[in-house]
Amino acid sequence: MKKTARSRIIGKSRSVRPPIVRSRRTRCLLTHTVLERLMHYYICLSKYDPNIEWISSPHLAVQFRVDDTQVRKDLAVIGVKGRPNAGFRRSQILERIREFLGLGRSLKAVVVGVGRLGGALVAYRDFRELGLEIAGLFDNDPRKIGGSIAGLTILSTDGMKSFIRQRKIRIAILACPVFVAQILAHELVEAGIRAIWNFSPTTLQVPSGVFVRNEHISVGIGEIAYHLLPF
Amino acid sequence: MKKTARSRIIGKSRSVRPPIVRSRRTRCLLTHTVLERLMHYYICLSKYDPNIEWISSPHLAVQFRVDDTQVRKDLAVIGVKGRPNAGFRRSQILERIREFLGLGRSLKAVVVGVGRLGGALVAYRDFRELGLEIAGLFDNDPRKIGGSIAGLTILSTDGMKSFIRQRKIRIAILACPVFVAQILAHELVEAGIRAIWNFSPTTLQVPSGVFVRNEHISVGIGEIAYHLLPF
DNA sequence: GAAAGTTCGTGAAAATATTCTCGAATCTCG
DNA sequence: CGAGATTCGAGAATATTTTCACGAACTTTC
Repeated sequence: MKKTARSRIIGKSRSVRPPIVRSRRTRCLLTHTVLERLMHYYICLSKYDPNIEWISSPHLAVQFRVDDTQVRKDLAVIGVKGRPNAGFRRSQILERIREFLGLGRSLKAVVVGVGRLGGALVAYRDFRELGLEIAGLFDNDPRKIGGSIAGLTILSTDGMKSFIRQRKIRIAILACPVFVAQILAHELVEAGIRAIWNFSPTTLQVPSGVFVRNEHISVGIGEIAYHLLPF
Repeated sequence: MKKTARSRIIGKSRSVRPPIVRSRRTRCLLTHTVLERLMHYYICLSKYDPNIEWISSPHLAVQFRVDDTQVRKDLAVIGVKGRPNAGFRRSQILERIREFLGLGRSLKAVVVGVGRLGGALVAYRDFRELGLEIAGLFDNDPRKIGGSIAGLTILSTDGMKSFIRQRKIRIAILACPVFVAQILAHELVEAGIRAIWNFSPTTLQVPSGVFVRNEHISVGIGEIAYHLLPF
């Protein structure tokens, strides 16, 4: 495809394939792959026995099924220094990842679509540890509105925009049926949402500047089926 | 790290970083990245308006936020031929992906750990369309055992191994708390499970030959937080 | 305190993945 | 039919990611 007018207009400008963004703190760039691995480390290391403090890259390599050089490179990127013959400090790894990714400061989010999946996400414990704070629940099913999950009341999507604007919420977790996803995404963006965590199995079209992370769970089935082909 | 005895023993042998596996049908290799994109295409294209049959790579590129060459390459890998000035046949894309990934034949699975997340997965509609058939639900909480979700009764984990062996089930969806994940994974492998879809936030150590896909949902928070750093 | 054994840190090399370029095929419309 | 617009297909060129290789740092043990 030549760079025709049409192709230049839509998308492409931001968050294309390897979504690279400059960190505020340093000049360093974290690529998508590094980001994913760092989170993987974080999630698992934060659940380690608190007595274990020094961890070597070969140990992490086995644990996470990556190369040990990879681990060292990843940690080097976020400025974690190791000690020869000892490894890295677990607490420092966690701290630096938190800092670098901005997990510390509380991230307010709304959940849009409170079906089974949405409900599970609202109640998911690990989110709070990571700084994600769910501030509002929305659904357009009259039978659900007024109900509550994890201490939060489910509200009508009618008041969603003003709710988000008033509280300056930047993150939306979208767990609604496919056929309303795009419409809701549009509303969310209008209300000032800057990141959509999309659990509905569609692609959303959003203006550049809005970050979308697709969490298409079914993707896993593909990989599993493929790896099971010989059986 | 030199290739010492220790590092050679654990892992490394199969499904390291880019989990490449040879397809039975052709000599072609699908890498992790291609696999993910193909599933992404599949999930979204299967929900398209049935009247739309011809789709061009520039169109798909905008939709999925990838390069149009990428789309063509992906489709070439699975042997989908396009037509100049028209694009590709939607039905053919879907068919070839299904064939190539082995989505057609019904894939039996058990769900282990029926909390909120496990329950949501059991009820998740799209799974069946993709060929994933949930054959059994297991939990070790006596209050849950005997209950039912989506027409399936929750059974005790005591009988899990024989259940899996008898029905020759190959896939397990693990949605249990972290502290029992490794133990259960071990049992599952003993029972003959060949692929574990791990939703618990730990890394599992399994013998080589068993495929693990980690679905650490919280990873998404990291990416979102990072992209929201400037705000 | 020297020797043996780990492990970090890093630059170079290899492997993968993505994008560019452009000729050829196909359709539309006057 | 011929001009113009669109799109495929494929090889070359880039860019990114992963792995290798090895010197230096640190511990432990004799």
